[in-house]
Amino acid sequence: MFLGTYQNKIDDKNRMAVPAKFRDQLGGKCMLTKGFDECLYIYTMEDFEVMAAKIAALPQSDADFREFIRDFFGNSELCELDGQGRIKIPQNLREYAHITKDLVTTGAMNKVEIWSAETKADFDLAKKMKDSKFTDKLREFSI
Amino acid sequence: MFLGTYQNKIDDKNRMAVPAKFRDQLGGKCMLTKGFDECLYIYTMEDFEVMAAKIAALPQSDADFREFIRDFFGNSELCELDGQGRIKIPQNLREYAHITKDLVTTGAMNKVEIWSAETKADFDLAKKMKDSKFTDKLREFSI
DNA sequence: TGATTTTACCCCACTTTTCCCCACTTTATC
DNA sequence: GATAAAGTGGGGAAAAGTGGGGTAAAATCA
Repeated sequence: MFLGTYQNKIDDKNRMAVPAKFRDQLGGKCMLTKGFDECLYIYTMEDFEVMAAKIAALPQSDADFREFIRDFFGNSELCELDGQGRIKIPQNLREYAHITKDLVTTGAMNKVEIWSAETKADFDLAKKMKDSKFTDKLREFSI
Repeated sequence: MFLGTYQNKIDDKNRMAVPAKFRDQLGGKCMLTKGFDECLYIYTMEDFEVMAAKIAALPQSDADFREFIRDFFGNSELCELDGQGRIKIPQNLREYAHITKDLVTTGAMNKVEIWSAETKADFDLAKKMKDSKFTDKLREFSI
């Protein structure tokens, strides 16, 4: 299980150090994909396989599914960690997540989320907590 | 599995460099076909055989199927990669996909899609308009 | 058929990018 | 404070991408 939040930087060669706590679970390589909310996800190979298998079974004759398949696989990358535990983040994914310099990496159960620090700040939970409607929503789930 | 998105150019001799990540899976040659959505597909020889068998098995009594079969095989080409890992894209397929200079090559599971950069940009823009529909779909498959 | 033009393709050369490796800095641990 | 682990930066070799020349094959036309 991936837990905790870390501050990172991406360097001029577009490399990001995967927090050491996450490395053992990934075993030297991982799948980097486009996530919701303009962040990126890191999945273990196993979890990615599960999703990929489901998606690959969709009919190509459906235009919406074609678009979806293209978007999903076109924005997924197999990343091998280098000697220093870093992965390279490709251009298309950097652009999607507005990644330039400062990052926030956060464990989210079965995946790791990678955020641009600025984007994360905008989405910050504290901001949403100010909205009383959100706590109302949580109350429905007894949280 | 074909993954990721790459920027390419087609040169004056109508050659396109196949992204290095895709070359091993293709093994020196590939099938280039007309795809849906005004892009081209690259299949491995094996996957093309599967696709071709399915299409050839469509009932010839149906005029729509006859036309589809004609269109599919008439716009398929066996391409051998040259010493630099490039393939030549024939005129009929260039025209279909509006290919002039800049390309986007994207992995889509069992095939590679080749897009004119302009066409892809238009397509992506159109997709943003109906994005909510798309993200709903993503939600069904994400874990 | 033979001459001329066009196209294909093999090969070489140059530029850009990638990635492996080493070294230094910072943070954590005892 | 000492030691180890994690994070960061960068050099340099190798690979990938790009352009183009030259020759052979194919197509076109007289």
